Amino acid sequence: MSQQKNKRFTRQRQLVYDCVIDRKDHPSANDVFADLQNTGIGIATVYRQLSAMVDKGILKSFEHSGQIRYDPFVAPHAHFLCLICDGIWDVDLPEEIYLMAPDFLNDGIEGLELTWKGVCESCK
Amino acid sequence: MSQQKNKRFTRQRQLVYDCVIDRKDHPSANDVFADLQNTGIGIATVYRQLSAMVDKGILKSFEHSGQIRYDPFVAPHAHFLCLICDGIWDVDLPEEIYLMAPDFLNDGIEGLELTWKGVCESCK
DNA sequence: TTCTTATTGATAATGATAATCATTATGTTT
DNA sequence: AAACATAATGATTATCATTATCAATAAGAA
Repeated sequence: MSQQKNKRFTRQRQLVYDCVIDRKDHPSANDVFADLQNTGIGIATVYRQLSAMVDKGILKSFEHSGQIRYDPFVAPHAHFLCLICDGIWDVDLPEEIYLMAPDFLNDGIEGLELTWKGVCESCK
Repeated sequence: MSQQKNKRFTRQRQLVYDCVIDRKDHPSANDVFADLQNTGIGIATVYRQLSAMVDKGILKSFEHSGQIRYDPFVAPHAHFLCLICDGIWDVDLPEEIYLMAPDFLNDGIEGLELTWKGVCESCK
């Protein structure tokens, strides 16, 4: 490795982390950047810190509508996507689901991604 | 609507459709375009036809690694993603999974997306 | 306080996809 | 079969999210 990373604690890292923790809606990099406008943080730093936190396992990420969303809830869980408002919420991932893994994958499963789709309460 | 769409059958639509059907690896628009180089089709037409087919329900699509992949298998099913080679395969979606939908979503589920992650046979 | 260098911020580059628009060609009507 | 109306194409540009570059800054050690 030519250069070590994440060795120094910076104001910007704190800002990005606090923002993702405070929000409950799985923000994108741009969402975080928008929230931190008044701090003078650069958009590149937001991207850098977010992907560094994913690398470290502090955040999880997933893709939706052409952008990466970040989730501070790193324990295994599922998502619910509202097809009307495009909102995404955390929902439980039943333990039994692992029993449903296809037989030929028995010793090859390292994780899964489950997203329920429908219309949320407030959109109904 | 200012203009109707998909009213005329064209050589290009046939080419794009055949390509996606023939491949078993959930190609991206660029994958399809690469396969059809010798036909003189334009990249814009590939994108247009693929998204038109998704609108019509002829294809399904999902995102992976920053690009949209297209799947001619439109019946409900799950995917398996190999974390090493990045390959994606179709796998069964057990009927019982619908029983696992969170209670508060009981009457709001219109679909789901399930992707198992692990290491495929040939990468092990 | 000085020093080393990881991190930042501004910006350019990249890559995927969507939009534009003049030209082409499909399907219909004569 | 020829003419016609217009949907579809292909070349290109635009857009949007993300990554790379690099000089300037600042964190943490000496």
